[in-house]
Amino acid sequence: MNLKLATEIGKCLSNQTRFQILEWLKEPEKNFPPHETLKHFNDGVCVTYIQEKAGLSQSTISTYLTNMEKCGLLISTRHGKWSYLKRNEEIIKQFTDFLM
Amino acid sequence: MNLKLATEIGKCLSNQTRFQILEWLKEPEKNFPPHETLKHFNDGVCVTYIQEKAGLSQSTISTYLTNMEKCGLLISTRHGKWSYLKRNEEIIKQFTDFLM
DNA sequence: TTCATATATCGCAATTTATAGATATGTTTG
DNA sequence: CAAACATATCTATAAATTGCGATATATGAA
Repeated sequence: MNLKLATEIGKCLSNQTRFQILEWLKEPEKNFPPHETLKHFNDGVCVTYIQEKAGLSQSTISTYLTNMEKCGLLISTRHGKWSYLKRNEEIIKQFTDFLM
Repeated sequence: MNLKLATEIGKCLSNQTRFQILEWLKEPEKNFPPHETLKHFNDGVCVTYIQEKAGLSQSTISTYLTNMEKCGLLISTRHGKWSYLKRNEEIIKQFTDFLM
């Protein structure tokens, strides 16, 4: 972790919706319905479910998630036409270690 | 800790200078000269020293520090005409616990 | 009380971010 | 292949943030 990356992560955490998404993804099974096709949450939650729960437009949420992935906060996995997002606990740990 | 406060803290961490200040204040004695009047760092570092090290204007740094204090990241103590700033480790801990 | 120093606040122009709609790309299904 | 669906990117506008100089306030010293 370095100052520049930590600040990029800080930018993601400076918006209530983005922070909220990260909180929701702590416990996907409590915050999202199980996916119709995939029955598990191994790779997290798909963009549409996150978008619907957040209540913002598709393009806005897609941009948020892309940015969160770019700075390492989220890990994205494609399964067919869906992109699944989950927390990257490793970089979150690095970030908090850097801060403390 | 709650989402709103955590996001306010995130805003402070979204700027490289503010994040840097927080890092510097981890070890005041390594990053700042001892204060002419006060000989210790018990209450942190005065505004002017932080301002000079950051290289931004007095008004900018004063605003930064005020915001960082408002969301609890810093603790401010007056000694005569100087304001000393130090990290609030307790709220930083609460923030990282909330994030993880 | 007046001066000098330290910090805080105000007002502003420039830059960045938020958010949406339109459109493009990618993927499965019929 | 065409249609349908999921996601990503582009463009544009409104809102927020950055950072400064000017000014105000607070405090100790003369």
